[in-house]
Amino acid sequence: MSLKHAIMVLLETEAGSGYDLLKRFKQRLGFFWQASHQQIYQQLKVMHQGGLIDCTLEVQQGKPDRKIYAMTSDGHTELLAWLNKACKPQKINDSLLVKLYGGHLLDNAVLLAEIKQHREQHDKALLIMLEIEQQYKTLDSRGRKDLALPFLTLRRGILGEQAWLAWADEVETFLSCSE
Amino acid sequence: MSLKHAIMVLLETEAGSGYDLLKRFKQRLGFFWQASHQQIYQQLKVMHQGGLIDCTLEVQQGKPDRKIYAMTSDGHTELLAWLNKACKPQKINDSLLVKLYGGHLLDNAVLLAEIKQHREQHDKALLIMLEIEQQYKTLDSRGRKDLALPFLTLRRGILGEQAWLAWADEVETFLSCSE
DNA sequence: GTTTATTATGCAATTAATTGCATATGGTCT
DNA sequence: AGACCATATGCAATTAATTGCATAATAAAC
Repeated sequence: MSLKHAIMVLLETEAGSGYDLLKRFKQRLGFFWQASHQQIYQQLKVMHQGGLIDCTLEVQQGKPDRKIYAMTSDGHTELLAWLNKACKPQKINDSLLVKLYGGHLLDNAVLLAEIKQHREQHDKALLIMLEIEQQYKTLDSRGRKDLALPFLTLRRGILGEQAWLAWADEVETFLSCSE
Repeated sequence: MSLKHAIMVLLETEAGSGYDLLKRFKQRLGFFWQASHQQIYQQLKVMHQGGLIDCTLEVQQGKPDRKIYAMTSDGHTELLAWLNKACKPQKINDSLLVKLYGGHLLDNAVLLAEIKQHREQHDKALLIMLEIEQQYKTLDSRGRKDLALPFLTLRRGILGEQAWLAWADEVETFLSCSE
């Protein structure tokens, strides 16, 4: 399980609450790692019990209190161990492709509609990533260097989405023509 | 959960045992759906209890007996319902990218080694898929038509792997140069 | 002759993820 | 005034997936 390690990668740079981490996931790892708030809060609890992170309560007026989590040296050690260990190839479970594989049981129109719906999502994701890429390119060389690795993960997203869209073109062409 | 539906897509075409399904997963859905033997056997049991499939025992001499599962009409109904319902966007959890994101904690050499290791897997997968693509192209028009949808899922795999490899080139160039 | 691979199945325990519910405040929108 | 969104947390139940173990035959390789 690497949710634990994904959380630590984020906490390494800066301490934060569960809610903070939820937002950072969306902003920074969201294109390649998805976690719900329940998962994050549960995992933080487990990690705190395991001594990988510690927790200080930040009292706020008006708003609910925040629990700020920060890495411990045990956590740091564990993170480095994980980083140095080879990780398994990504597990893929793509139900859209299962559906397409079994698409002979279905009208082409239904398949087409579903592909188009997914295309919207992929279009949107690509657009967001291209914008972030543009922002990156306006940084000075210091800023670009600091964010070089996150930028490479962004590139993975961009190339991946472009490939998805190119594939969708093929599928749509086929499904439309064989009507 | 769609393991259930992936199994039904395979059973729709032809009845088979758990072991058969395991092999079909590898051959046909393996590039976009991965399932272990434990998962499959458990799921078949649950589906049988739920009346989606039925089971007949095939006694064999020498070898262990086989349980042959086949779709019921309830199963067929359930499968069609699933196929007609929009599916959620694919969930991605790619620990390699988490690692790269946190790669500032690590030597470039370690990252490079890991990328190269993954590249081998992707190279291998692409090669296999390109071979299958070649075989497809030698089919007559009847055969090509029958396998058009599986072929499109194969195309997804090919385009996806090519994009991965193009990205790996970028990463390797960066990690090597910034050494 | 011994190891290894393939065929063929499964249980049990644990770990992880999902779904649904619950609370409480402050601000913006209509 | 009422609806909805963002902040900020969490429990409980269920469902799904992983890990480890277990059996047992045949056939091929070395």
